[in-house]
Amino acid sequence: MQLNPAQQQAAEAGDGPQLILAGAGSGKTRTIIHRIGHLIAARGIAPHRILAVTFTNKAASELKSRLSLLIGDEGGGVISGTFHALSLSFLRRYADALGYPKSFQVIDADDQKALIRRLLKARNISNDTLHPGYLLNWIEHCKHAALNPANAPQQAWNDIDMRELYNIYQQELVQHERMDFSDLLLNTVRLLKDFPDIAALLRARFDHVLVDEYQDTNPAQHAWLQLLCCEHRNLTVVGDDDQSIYGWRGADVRHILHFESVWEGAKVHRLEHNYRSTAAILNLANAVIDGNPERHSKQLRATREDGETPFWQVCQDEYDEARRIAAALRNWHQQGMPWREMAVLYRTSRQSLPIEQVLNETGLPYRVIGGVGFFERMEIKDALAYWALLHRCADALHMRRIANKPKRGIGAVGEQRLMDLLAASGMRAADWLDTLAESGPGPAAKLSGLARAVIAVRQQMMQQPDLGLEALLQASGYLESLQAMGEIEAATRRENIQALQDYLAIAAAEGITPIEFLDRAALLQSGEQVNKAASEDGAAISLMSLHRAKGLEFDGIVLGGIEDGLLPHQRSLDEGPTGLSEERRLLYVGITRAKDRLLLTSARIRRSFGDMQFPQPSRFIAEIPRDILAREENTAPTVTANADIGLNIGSNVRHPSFGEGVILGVEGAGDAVRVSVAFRTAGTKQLMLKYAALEMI
DNA sequence: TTAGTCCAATTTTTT
DNA sequence: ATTGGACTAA
Repeated sequence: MQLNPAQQQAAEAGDGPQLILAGAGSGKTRTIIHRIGHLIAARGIAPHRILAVTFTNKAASELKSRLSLLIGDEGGGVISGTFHALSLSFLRRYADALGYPKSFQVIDADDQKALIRRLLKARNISNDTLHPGYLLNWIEHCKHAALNPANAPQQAWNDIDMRELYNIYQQELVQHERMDFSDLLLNTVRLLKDFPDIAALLRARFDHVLVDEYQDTNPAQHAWLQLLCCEHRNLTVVGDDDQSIYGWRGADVRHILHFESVWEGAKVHRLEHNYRSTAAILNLANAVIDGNPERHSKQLRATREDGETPFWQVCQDEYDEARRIAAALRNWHQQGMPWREMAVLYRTSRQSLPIEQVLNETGLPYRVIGGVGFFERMEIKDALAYWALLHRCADALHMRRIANKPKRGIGAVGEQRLMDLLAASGMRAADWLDTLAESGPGPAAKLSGLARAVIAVRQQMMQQPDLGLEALLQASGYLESLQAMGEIEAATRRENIQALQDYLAIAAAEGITPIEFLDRAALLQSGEQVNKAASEDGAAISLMSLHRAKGLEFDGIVLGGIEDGLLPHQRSLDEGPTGLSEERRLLYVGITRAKDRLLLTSARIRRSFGDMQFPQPSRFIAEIPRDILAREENTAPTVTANADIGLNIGSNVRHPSFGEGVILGVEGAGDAVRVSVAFRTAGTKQLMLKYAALEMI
């Protein structure tokens, strides 16, 4: 397929800043790839002098492979990655200028939270006085806005100076030789800003910079680009303000809205033809996004035939919803749609549970994308800490993690003492451990067994390098300690560790250094798991969050949980109109993933934290004209005996003594009509309709 | 210090 | 419902 005139114009545009406003399904990725191809083939620019910034690591590798298809192996030479991955590679080279050792490591969300918690505890600040999550949120908020402790806004909470805590958090990170995700960006910005010679080197490294998903950049990333491209000004950004869904991560749509004023002389290209979805699906998408004020003026035009009208189905509860979703997917499959071309998208990851259960029962192949990632698993983090120790790249946090795993008689007190001793020694954690083989001060003596095991295994590794981790986990007693969790649990965890060993062996064969492997583990987005029913060729239905679905497309899409409180999410509703707009964009992103068929579902009852909720259909549904979205609201016949009230299954009712609830079922006729009602607080009751003074609400 | 018991918080989305 | 953290006894 050739590029259309607008795509071609964008792909072959000359030097200088370029803004490509690309609606959903308008061939944005194709256009970027063709532009890079054009730069290499027609303009003679060396691939390694082109930098392509993508939103995920997966998108980066896909970009390279698609480019290779277009222009041959040369395409693989283009430098591409996420802002974070690219920053990390720059910092690996220059971090010493900022006072970090070059072997610094990245801290993940879990360890970050643990650090904050310890920090608050050490200052006797209780969870109730200042919630760790609140502090972390605030710090991240500052970092997204590129504010360091010195220029962060003055903020007090219960008389606690948050800036002070931010400062301490930052100091502790530096002390632990760790950077958090935001630090990767901010420290790169510091390199570019405060170190002219390093900045000059970085700036001279690339002739062209291209950025995908530009609508989701935050101020730190914005500064990063400005400082990197200010000399050659060959910056091409691609995005769609209607698909900005990362405001909570500091993304600011204004970066794309105001691109032309920041980059003087920028050329604007608009891709407004949608090649992906049927006109019926696009109509729905346009109707939804129309509800948002303040949009870049842009029209998305359909190029495909009408197709099947999208359908909205109201279900009983989340299990009924899951069954109906499974039925729809099976139906699509029977009509010839491959499993791999279907996806179920949801707002929150917990929504996947009932769907997974039902898909398992019905034997449909699926895979969950996201969720608890491979490298976030406890046993994987433990094993990696042991492995880091083995390869002498372990730091204090690694040592702390495994000091008492398995139990070596080191408790909270001993652990802290250990950290103090390590700090006082002035040595790196792995080297310090070597000195403990015979004896050590205080609780450090309890690590002598571990130290000897490490030394012994390192000897062994001279012969069989791949077996090191296994041997150490065995010798240290870690594997045995897993047994305490029960047979099945322990077996899964051992399997995961085996998978890690396989990864490590592959990485070693590729010549990847231990630090590079740890970097990869830190930045790689959560791995995906395929369930057993998935066919050998990996054909499976994809389950993922709406956020993860950005940039993807499928023949058939199911959007689950289209309810107030879920989409729009309650937390966003609390934020006000900005939050609501972002939720609407999220729905828009979900709808525009679909090529041919689209099903939306809501449940009337949803269980969470053990109790029941009775959500209303999403307010976005009401904004949609009836002819654009087919719907089936009344899944049960109206109760004739009470026609004037019009009670349906799923109706919300109020009872004078039981309070609010929802109707689960209706039986009988005339005066003998019985209804079963699930009350919010009083549980499920069977009531004679004639006597129960039920009131619709 | 651990082990055992109980209670609370958790869940919006991700690099 | 599950899970990590706090509290208590030994």
